Amino acid sequence: MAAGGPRNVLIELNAVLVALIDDAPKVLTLEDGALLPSGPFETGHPTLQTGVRAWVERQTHHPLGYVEQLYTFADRNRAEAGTGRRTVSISYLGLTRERTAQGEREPGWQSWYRYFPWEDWREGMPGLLERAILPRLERWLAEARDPVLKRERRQRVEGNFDEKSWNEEAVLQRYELLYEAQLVPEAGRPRARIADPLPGAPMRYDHRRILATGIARLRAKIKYRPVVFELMPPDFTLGQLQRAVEALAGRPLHKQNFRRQVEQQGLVEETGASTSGTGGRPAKLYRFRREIMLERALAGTKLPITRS
Amino acid sequence: MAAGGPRNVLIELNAVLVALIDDAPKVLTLEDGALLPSGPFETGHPTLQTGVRAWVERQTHHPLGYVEQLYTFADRNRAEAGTGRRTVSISYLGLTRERTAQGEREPGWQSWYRYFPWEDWREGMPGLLERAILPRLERWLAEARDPVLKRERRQRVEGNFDEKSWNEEAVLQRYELLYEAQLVPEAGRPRARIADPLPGAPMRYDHRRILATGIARLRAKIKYRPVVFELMPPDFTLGQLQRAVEALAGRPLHKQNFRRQVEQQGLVEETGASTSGTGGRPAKLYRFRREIMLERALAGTKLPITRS
DNA sequence: TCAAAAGTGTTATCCTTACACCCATGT
DNA sequence: ACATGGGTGTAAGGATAACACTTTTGA
Repeated sequence: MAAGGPRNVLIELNAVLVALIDDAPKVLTLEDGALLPSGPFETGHPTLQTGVRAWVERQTHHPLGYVEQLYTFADRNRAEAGTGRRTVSISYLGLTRERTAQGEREPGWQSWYRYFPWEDWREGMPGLLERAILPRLERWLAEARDPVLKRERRQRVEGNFDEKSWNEEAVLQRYELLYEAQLVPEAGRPRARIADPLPGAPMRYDHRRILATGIARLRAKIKYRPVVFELMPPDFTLGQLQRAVEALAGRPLHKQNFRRQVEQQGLVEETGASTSGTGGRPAKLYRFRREIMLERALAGTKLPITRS
Repeated sequence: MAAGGPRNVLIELNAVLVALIDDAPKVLTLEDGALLPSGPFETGHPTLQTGVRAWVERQTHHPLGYVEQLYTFADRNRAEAGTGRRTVSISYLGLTRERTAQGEREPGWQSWYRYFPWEDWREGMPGLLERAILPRLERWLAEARDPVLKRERRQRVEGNFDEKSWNEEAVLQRYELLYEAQLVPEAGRPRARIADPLPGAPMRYDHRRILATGIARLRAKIKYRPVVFELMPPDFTLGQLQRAVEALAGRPLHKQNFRRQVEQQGLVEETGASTSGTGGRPAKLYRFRREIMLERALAGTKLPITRS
């Protein structure tokens, strides 16, 4: 079988490490936001999971609430291209609790909407979509001479970027479309940088792609698994919980429906206490019912669809 | 950090390759059903996807309709334990079309219910659940002395194996529970084989676990992506389509509701022809509308829940 | 003429969505 | 008193689940 066999292969780990800080979804980055944490897998560990956990917890000094594998790449790219050494990079999504009131912000936590500003619909459709993105995609359509290709491109743009058909889970597809249309800096060959890139900070290598994968996975997951709670403090109000889900999903939720669903699914229970630090009437405090994870094969946090 | 650095690492591929043959969901196996196809990744290929495609198509001589990564393991197990060589195994789910009327059956295709007989609820709850599995799990509960542990086990068993809470997607959780309860042969240490294993054929290494992952993924996927069509012939009747989905989901569907949903979602279109080989009234033939994959970010095949 | 599968019309129920409103606190 | 967020009742609409029935063929 061709040039197979053992070789110098490097196993690299990448982490999309998420925390909620002041109602903003943040990811841990290095190098002034240009990189996700990554490093070699320490072959001493018995399993990948334990290796990832140990490595991430050393980087962040936070216990890791939840870890999930995202994707494995083994593509020939990166610096190693010529060296005959192959890199397999295995990426993970991790959720952690960030103590917020600490005053001093830890560095490296960046809002993920810095990288994907078009993904934040909490205040309605972001202006830059209409202003900067859709016109550029329109131009990309126009570039296609072949009518079949043009039609295909139009359908993809409409299916992924239109206000009506907006699906907050399609983070990766949207990024890939922008990449293909050469609208993000990462798409340029080393020399030929993109002339006038879109708003949204780039990252080195394929790290923004990995981040998109992580966001997409998390947005999908919160709908059928109670993972939000890994990002919440032990006690929280329903308003806080709603804002957390909104921050992740990138869109506003309907208050009453959200509450009804959370309560009727038995996801939370009252602590008995309430808090008065919220600016209005004091809110009851709740905590996550951990038992639920055993009780049912799938416990979900459904997201009602509409505004305010 | 620690014992890291480049080492002799072997990249291995595993494939869960699925086809539908005579309304049975089949997987390609080797060694008389004891192994999934697996082999080294040929480092010549530019990307993993192309490597997998090439490798699988050489094994099966069938074009591969759909490929998706399942999971990556790098655990210290297998034969290489002492050799200092590490194996990273990357598993894939692949869907292919098997020409059925060929008369001569290709070898190696096994019904996946051979490995997971308790997962087939098309004719109602399988008798062996009540007869063989639930009593064993009951005994496993009884073994727990610690009341907390006992309660936890009970909740997991009830959440995953009960008739009422049965969730056909939880294939992996159920297998893992049986593994933990030492009811499958794979759970035994090399010497000490399980005394009286459950019905359901075992596989070598962790291959049955990988298969469970693949089935679970596919069962989840058919609900929101039109992947069933990768397993269907170009033209098919709605009855065939329904039996295909039932075979994968492992449970019966409601005819009218199934049809309504398929049609109203615009997933298929009539070919104009009809077939008379079905034993009763001739059925209209349909084909998949491939355009739909571009039109919408998510196109789904919803599964109505009930019997007959 | 009967078995077998295709194909259709209609209803009850529940969940989703949405509107409108009241409550308790700090300033 | 009023702004702010917490908290609730209820109704409209749509999707889901279910029932019962007709149609068209082959044996």
